[in-house]
Amino acid sequence: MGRHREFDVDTALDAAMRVFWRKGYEGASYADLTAATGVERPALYAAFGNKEALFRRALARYYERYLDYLPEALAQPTARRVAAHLLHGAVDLNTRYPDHTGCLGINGVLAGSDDAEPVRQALIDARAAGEALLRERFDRARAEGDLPETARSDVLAAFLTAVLHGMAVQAKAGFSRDMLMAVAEHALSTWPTGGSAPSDPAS
Amino acid sequence: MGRHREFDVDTALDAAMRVFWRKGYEGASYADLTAATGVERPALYAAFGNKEALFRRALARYYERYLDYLPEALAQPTARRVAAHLLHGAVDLNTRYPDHTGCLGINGVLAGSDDAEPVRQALIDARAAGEALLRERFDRARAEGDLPETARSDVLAAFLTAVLHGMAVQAKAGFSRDMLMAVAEHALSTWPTGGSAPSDPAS
DNA sequence: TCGTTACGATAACGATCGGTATGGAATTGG
DNA sequence: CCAATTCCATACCGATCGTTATCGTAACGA
Repeated sequence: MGRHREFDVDTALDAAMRVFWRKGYEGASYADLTAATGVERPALYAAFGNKEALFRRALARYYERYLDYLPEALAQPTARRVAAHLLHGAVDLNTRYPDHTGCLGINGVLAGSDDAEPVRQALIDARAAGEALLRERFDRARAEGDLPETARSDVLAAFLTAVLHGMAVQAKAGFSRDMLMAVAEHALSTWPTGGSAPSDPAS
Repeated sequence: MGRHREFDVDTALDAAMRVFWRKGYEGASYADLTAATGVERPALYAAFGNKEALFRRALARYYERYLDYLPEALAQPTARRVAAHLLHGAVDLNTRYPDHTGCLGINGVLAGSDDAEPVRQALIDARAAGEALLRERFDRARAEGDLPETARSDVLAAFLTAVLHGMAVQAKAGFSRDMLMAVAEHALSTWPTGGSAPSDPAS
């Protein structure tokens, strides 16, 4: 009894998910959502509840649809291959779609609405500037012999900032200082040695 | 001629910076800013311009005031000590103030307004759940001998997720796939070996 | 065919957003 | 002491936010 829904719920959810992926939670307005889904506002409310519920549904769908490499990775036979599968899967996902860079779970609150774009760009620029300083410093280090000739300073700088930003996210999630310090120590444990200067175990 | 300003601009800027640190750019409303600074809205506009200009000033102040370990690190004699100083400085900053966890530059757009808190918490929980899965997987790996007895599965899981999230941030900043892959490879280069199983160079 | 049901579309709700016009008070230079 | 100037405070601006009431109508079971 009663009329049936005209739009496909799954299709609409996919479209909504892509909006959240691109603009984040607060950055995605209902104007964006209705435009992307082709579904009017009250119909979205009827089908999904409020905005938060819609976002949670979209997040769940993201996990099962795009984070499928996570259970794949966990099924790998060795820990190293688990890590490798995870890292490569993340690289792939982060760069597969040119207009959905990064990961919904992070962009979800790292991205913002459209008119916050200049601010976001300023932050990105500041980041890039810091990373460039690091890269130049590592270039000098290689020239001075305390990095091996084969070391890639751009990779080292990118790796370091990746760990730094990952730690910042973790701190926001409530990680203890000890845990963060252990993460930092592990990151250091991979530091290349073998230049003309001896490896340096200090602090 | 004319009356002088009653409030101290630097003090107000510090207070505003702390608000942005906690709530992000869009999450910080003028209601928050006036409450924190004790300065009325028109006075903030007169002193700093609009919200974006105020944020940029706050960001600059954050760099010179709290990211002072960055030039310190760059002045270290070896690349490894540069990295160490940077990592430890970041750990310190991220955990020094209980109510300003993380880094302004990342929270700046990773945090949001107060009523987005449940969504943020859902994301944090999802992240923690994934990390717990990783930790359990590494526990099993140690039991099976493909991780050394001394390996700390919690640290490995935290390190991996830190790199993953750092890469996601970098992808949002426009990093190339090759660069991200190089970062991933470097992160893998530090993977502990020495369990009963041989090290596994695959994939 | 008829009554019921739930649809889709429009428009409006109160609240809050960033940003400003308006006065009255206060402090300055002359 | 006066006039000019700049302050602070209140109140309001239009726009947009998430959310919902209203309403005509299309699709169902009987």
